[in-house]
Amino acid sequence: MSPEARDVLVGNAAGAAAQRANNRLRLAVIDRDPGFMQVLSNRLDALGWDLRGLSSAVTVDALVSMRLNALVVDLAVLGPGSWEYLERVCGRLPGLAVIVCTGPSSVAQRVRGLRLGADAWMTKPCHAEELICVIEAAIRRHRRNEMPQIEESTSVGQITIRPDLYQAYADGASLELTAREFEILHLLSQSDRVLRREEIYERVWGYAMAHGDRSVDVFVRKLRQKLRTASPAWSYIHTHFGVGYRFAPELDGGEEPLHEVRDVPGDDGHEAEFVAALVG
Amino acid sequence: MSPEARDVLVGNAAGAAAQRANNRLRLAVIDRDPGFMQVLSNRLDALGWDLRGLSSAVTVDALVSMRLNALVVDLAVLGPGSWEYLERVCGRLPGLAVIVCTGPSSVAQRVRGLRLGADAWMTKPCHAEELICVIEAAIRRHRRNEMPQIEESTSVGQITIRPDLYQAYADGASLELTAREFEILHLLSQSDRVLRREEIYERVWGYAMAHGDRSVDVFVRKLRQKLRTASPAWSYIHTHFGVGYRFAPELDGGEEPLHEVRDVPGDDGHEAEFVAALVG
DNA sequence: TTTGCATGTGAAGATCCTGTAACCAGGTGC
DNA sequence: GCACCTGGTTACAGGATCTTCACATGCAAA
Repeated sequence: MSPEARDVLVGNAAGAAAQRANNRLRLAVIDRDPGFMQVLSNRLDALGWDLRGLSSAVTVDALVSMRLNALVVDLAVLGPGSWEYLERVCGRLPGLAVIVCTGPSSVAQRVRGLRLGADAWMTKPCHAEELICVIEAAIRRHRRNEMPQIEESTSVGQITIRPDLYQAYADGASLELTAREFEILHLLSQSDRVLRREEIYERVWGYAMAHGDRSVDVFVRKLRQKLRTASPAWSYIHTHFGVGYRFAPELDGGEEPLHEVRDVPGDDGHEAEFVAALVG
Repeated sequence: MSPEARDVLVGNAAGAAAQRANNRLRLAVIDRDPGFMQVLSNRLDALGWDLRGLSSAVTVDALVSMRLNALVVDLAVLGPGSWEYLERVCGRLPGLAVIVCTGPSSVAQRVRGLRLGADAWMTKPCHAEELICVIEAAIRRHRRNEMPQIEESTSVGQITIRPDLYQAYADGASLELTAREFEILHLLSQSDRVLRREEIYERVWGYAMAHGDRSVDVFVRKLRQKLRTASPAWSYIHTHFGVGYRFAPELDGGEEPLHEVRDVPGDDGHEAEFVAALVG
């Protein structure tokens, strides 16, 4: 691996790419112009954003519960009390990117809006692409300063995955995963579906997998080994022959929760033998 | 070293922290319009900002050494290569607020500028007050996040960190940390998670880390040395191979006390019993 | 069942990462 | 000028990790 590629891995791919994949950007727009919303919606769909259209102001608490990355608002829709609303929203949600996108305005109005906490002011009519860029720029800045990314620890089966520590634990004991092992486990654990090797490789390594590369298999083996040691009664990573791997904590021998029954029976049989050996 | 001498040193040497200390926003403007600069200068003087006027592009390194909070640039002054310059600046100084303030432009140009990393785009002629608001909006989060770092002294393990004195102590005795050393220790001590080298560098030095730069490692070594001397029974900075460093005071030899593993032992314990019953 | 792939496994060598120390440059005080 | 300090760079060694390869095993189609 080239030094550059390695750098990309550590610097961006592992964190950013994987997260972006699962964490779509969430945006709400308070506006009543159907044409404007339509254009915006089309464009954002293509980008994979999660757009929420609102035809009038909602409570700050409602905004909080939407867990937005950004809010676009037309002050005209808010009517009187719009300044107070803006101030309340910006004050209450310092991590939210707020963009005012409204009709013609005076310098004084724009200054007021920005001083109240808005991140940008766009004047309608405006090009959707430009608005999106402005939103992106605002989010970018927020993200940058809001270090604590959404790195919540999650528990699946018997193990706990802690992105903040780059490590997984079972019963309080570290699995002693290496950085790459952890990245793969983390990626797998964030998705229910089967992931193709190429997909795993590309997301973790940051570039395309060479034909015939077995690295993913080898890492899955190491992961399984450490998982089995730490949590012997469970199986976590399942092979889908000819496809790839799927993460799902399952209690061996026990009736696994009814997922898609396209499971490979081999694994179950094998593990059943393992348990049987224990019992006998 | 006397407190006075230390203050002087800090004023000279440090990056972000020093800016916080004297609480003065530093702004550079690359523009050739004397009237524009005059108006801006008057207004910013009143606000107590530190304005630096530049009549042409300067090297990125020069910008780095200015320790800026924000940069306003007229693309017309840069001429050909302005896009590349913009990209270079934004890439190298992710913490810098970059505002393009230039004459009439197309949507495509504005989109391009914002995509390259600019935080905002103002079209000349514009009102100085509005421009200042836009700059403030771009800087806002950065500052707001750094301000509340109230200079509270904290004690971890056997050492006490005193941001107000730019020094750490063990058992009343100073560790004799240099400014950089202290900043790194301070940063690390404020976070429980693993910090990547790039992250540490960016937050302490104020700009992006060059590939292959080992400065962080070297400073960590110096820190460890001083920490070991002052508090031999503890280890504070832990290496996460392939990732970065994590701060956590731990007593050597003894099991470290705090591992807030947010497991849900209830279910796990139950399942374990279930299996045990099977096996037994 | 046999055959052709796909996947699991183990180990060795290549590669990368980190700790360490020595070194240089710029600044400061004497 | 000179000595000293601090920040930053570089080279090297040892260890940790990753990749690769050969071979064993498992799966599915014929």
